[in-house]
Amino acid sequence: MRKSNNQTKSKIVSAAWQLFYDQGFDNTTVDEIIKLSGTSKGSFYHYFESKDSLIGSLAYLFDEKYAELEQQLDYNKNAIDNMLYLTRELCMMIENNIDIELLSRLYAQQLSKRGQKELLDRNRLYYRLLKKLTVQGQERGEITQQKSSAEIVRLYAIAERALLYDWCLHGGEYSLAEYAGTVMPLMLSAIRA
Amino acid sequence: MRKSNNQTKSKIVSAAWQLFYDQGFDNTTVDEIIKLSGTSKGSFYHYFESKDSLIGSLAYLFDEKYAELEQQLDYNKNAIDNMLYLTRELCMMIENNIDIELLSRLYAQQLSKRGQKELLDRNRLYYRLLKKLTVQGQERGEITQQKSSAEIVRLYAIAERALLYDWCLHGGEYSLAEYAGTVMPLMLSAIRA
DNA sequence: ACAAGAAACAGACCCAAGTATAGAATAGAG
DNA sequence: CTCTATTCTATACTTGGGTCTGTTTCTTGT
Repeated sequence: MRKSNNQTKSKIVSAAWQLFYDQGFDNTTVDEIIKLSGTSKGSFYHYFESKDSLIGSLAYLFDEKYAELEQQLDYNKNAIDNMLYLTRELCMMIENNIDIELLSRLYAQQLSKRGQKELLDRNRLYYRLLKKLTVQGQERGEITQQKSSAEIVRLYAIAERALLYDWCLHGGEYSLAEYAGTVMPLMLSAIRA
Repeated sequence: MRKSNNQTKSKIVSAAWQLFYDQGFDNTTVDEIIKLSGTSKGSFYHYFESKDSLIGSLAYLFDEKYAELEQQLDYNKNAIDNMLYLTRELCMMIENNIDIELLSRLYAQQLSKRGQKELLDRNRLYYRLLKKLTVQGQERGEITQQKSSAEIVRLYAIAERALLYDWCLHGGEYSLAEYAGTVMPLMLSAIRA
């Protein structure tokens, strides 16, 4: 009774996210997901190793935002300013569109041993953009050449993760974008040329 | 059949940590904990709101280390150097004595909505020490006075949490103390006077 | 075309976290 | 001292994530 070629996985994903947004992650059972998607436990655990692992794709949703932002980037501007711009825009998007429970789940789930660490996936557009801007900034003397571009990218990513982790830890009780706007420049004083 | 006055809670705690260290957090069931401690589910969930919430006390274990380190602090030295010393020593302790699975659990668990956030508990000796050193550093002109001491403490804590979170995220595949030694000074360039 | 193996699927089952509820100990008021 | 409220303890039960096992569909080599 195979439905069609192979949209099972995407049916599960869309059903899951629909339910997550409707009733929250915790209040959604995998039984509900498979019921809504018209699939089965067997299929679910064939494609995903756990309910938690569904949440990893949030990181790639961020990448969609970066793809959009990349268009608006003016490479004639200072590299660090561009980086700050990206971060600020992402924070605004998160604040406006992402349920903090889901973001918290992402940051919690990524700490578990097994499974992919999407946050560390160097193929993400996020990392590619950071790398590009860093290299460019170093060439132009806007960013220190004391450290390799890889190290700088890593530092930047750590700083940004720190901001998001802390925002979740505080339950989103302050403005992420605003705080990022004041703190990131400080953190970056370390990499300025 | 009440055993004795009221050591039930501490019996649970010690049984739990014994099992966590012996067989890991995931491999320990609360049934095992109550069996080893000679208590019951009712007692367990009377004192703790979940198995996860047991892990919060790890933060206070760190405080014990700080109590020890406080003795060795030389307040004539530069405040920032003292802060870095504390961080470095804590990192070494963590690396040598704390199972990374438990640390990861702590950082994951703190993101869940309900329950205390031990990492944010301002009464921890950790925060009191940081505050003290910060104020002192500002008075002596070693730390910027552009920002309030509270903001500086917060920044420092964020930076340190970032380091620990990332170390867990990477599964402890590099030396925490070493990395902290190179990165924290960078992060702190922002608060130097 | 067909056999053999792999991938995809279904649903029964298991297990451990957490809940409900009732009963035992204790403290405090009178 | 005793009645009552609260805190503490015990255990049966529920729930939902995850596993197991068996079946169907697809792929591939000959």
